[in-house]
Amino acid sequence: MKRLTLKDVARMAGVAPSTVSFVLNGKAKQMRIRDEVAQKIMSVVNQSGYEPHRVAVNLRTGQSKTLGLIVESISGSFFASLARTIETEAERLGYNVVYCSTENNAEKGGELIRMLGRQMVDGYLITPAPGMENEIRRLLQMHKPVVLMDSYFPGIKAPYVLIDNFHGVQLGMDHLFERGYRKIGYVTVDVSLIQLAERQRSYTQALKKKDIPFRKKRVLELNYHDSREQNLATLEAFIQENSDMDAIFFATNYLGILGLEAMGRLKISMPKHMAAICFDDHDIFRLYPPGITVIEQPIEGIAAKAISLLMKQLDKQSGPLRESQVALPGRLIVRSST
Amino acid sequence: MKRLTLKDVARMAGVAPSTVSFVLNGKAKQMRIRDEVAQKIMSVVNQSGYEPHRVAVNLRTGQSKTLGLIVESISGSFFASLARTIETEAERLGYNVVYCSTENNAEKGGELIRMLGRQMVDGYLITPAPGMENEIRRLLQMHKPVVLMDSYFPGIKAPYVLIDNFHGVQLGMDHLFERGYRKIGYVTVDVSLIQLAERQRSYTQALKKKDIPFRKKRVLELNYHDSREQNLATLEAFIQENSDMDAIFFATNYLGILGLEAMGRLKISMPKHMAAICFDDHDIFRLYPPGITVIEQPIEGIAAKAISLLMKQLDKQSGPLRESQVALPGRLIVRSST
DNA sequence: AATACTTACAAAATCGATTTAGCACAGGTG
DNA sequence: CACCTGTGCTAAATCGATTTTGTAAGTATT
Repeated sequence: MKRLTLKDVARMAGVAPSTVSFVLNGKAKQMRIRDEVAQKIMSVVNQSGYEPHRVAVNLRTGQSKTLGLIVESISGSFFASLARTIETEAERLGYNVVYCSTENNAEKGGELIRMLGRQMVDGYLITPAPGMENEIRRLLQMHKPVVLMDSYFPGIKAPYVLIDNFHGVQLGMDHLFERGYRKIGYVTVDVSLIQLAERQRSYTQALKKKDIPFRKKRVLELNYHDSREQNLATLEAFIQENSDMDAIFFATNYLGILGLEAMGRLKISMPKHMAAICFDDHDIFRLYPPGITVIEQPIEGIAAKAISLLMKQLDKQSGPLRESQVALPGRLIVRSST
Repeated sequence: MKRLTLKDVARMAGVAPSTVSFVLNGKAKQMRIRDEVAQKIMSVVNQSGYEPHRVAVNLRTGQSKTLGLIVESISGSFFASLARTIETEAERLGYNVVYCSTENNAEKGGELIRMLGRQMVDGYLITPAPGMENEIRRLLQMHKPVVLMDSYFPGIKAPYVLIDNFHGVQLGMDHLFERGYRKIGYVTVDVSLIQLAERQRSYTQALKKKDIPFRKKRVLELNYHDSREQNLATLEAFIQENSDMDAIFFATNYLGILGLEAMGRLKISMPKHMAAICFDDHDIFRLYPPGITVIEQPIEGIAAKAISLLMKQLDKQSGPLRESQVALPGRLIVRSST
């Protein structure tokens, strides 16, 4: 009950192993194999149920047919949707996916990339976190196919796919304006991610567009390294000090969830006392009464586009492609918090 | 800038490739390599930063050093915690993990297992779903190392690790009794999973223990194949028909979340009008006011134990081990819904 | 002194594929 | 008839490791 090998198939078909290989890899024409022989081989293959040994193929060709997906946290909802789409897309194209999470740990990020390198993945899909710059640069230098998602590093010329952060915040702000909110606060976090900067820029811009003066007091930048409890306290204080605010814009879903908890504790009911809107959807925002209005990321679109960019790099190493930067529009989901 | 191979190292150290291999694989003593030579080789290896080509090793030894983790849904919170622990544990032992989700699709489950087989994973960690019986039997017949998690099939002798479902429900019921609840409803779903049967048995048993008559009307079995909306409606009807109930026990966190929504719609406030308790924790239960009391699964424990059982099978194929069945105790987390 | 047995490595086979080079035969050309 | 050109396949090299077998030199045994 051993595994069937190419050799076995060749023997059964009465030809040489190389011939079988040619036929199976679609090089029958090129190698001038007679149709008769090719058909004979195919029938033997089908009847015996032979399948090539992936490891052997990998060793010989140097192609593992595996992609590495590196995300911040494997338990995040962003990852969940991303992984699903990427996996099905990859499978369709004959690739497997290996997931890795950095767990918000820059060191581990580098280690992971190296680990995947040892594993010989053919390409990388990465949601970059601060501290991974050098590793990503190294990959590019080695001409490894890479696509960044969700974020990018301004100094590094790698292809990336993300939501149009500026546009997304504009959508949200316009919605708030439309509903009559004017005293809009903004809660963000002090991580140096380009998308956070972009979102904040968009917030300021939106105010300016409406001739509403920007007030520093209305913006809270939480400290990433502080504990959850600490941040919750800071957030509560911020809300109390800005008791005249009529709406808060949360820059990430983590912040939004924190916001729900803070407002819950302060017995502030949405949208009566204060409206809330959050960038990036989450299960909780759908379920938590009264339902939180959000800007939803086009995660499936991001995943699909990222895969397609990666495949373009894998097909032919000729294409430099270093300049493919894509921003997809987000979607406003109006719930009852605004 | 090509990859360093064993041959290169051998040349640099002035020995044969086989000698290097022996030293690197700890067979220096056995093969009577002089300490001098071994040290020389080690120093060359360290200085050159040589690392064996995993694919080549895999081909030669037949060990991929990869485990397959098959779960129902990659986006579930159960999976999230599971994956984290399993991945770190596996890494510590020099193994990689490939994740796959069946997405509640029996067909896909079988396909996945076959796919992993082609990939040549060394062992399988599976959260079994109905319909996967045959595939799992096949794996056992092929003497592939397998460990089931979270559930199992009564007819199949495979090692498994799960929460002690009976004990878990008892914990919850005892807690409800202690708080004075007596008219306790039970909501479950009609999937033929052993753990659901076990939980329901425990519910009935708990009532009997307290001499509370079992009332069929108090138990709702939702239809798995019905739509979410449909189930929500059924659940609402159930709650209204049992308006004298003082508490509801939800058998899974999916049901619990549905329950939150139903009670929200009916404007039933917890725990004033009705208490709620749920088997299996979820982020939402922590955040949703007033916080839902749950029985938490010892997910990390399950993962760790599962890995260790799998490793035992991988170490020596001699141990049959088919009878290792482990049930770990759950933990009651009291929040304000009871 | 011939034989056997260790020691300490080297050589070669092997895993299962892909790919390059080669080879026998048929037909066409000068 | 020698020479070239296609055909249609096979033989052998290759990927990078592991593992079995081989072997030269030194020591012990009879």
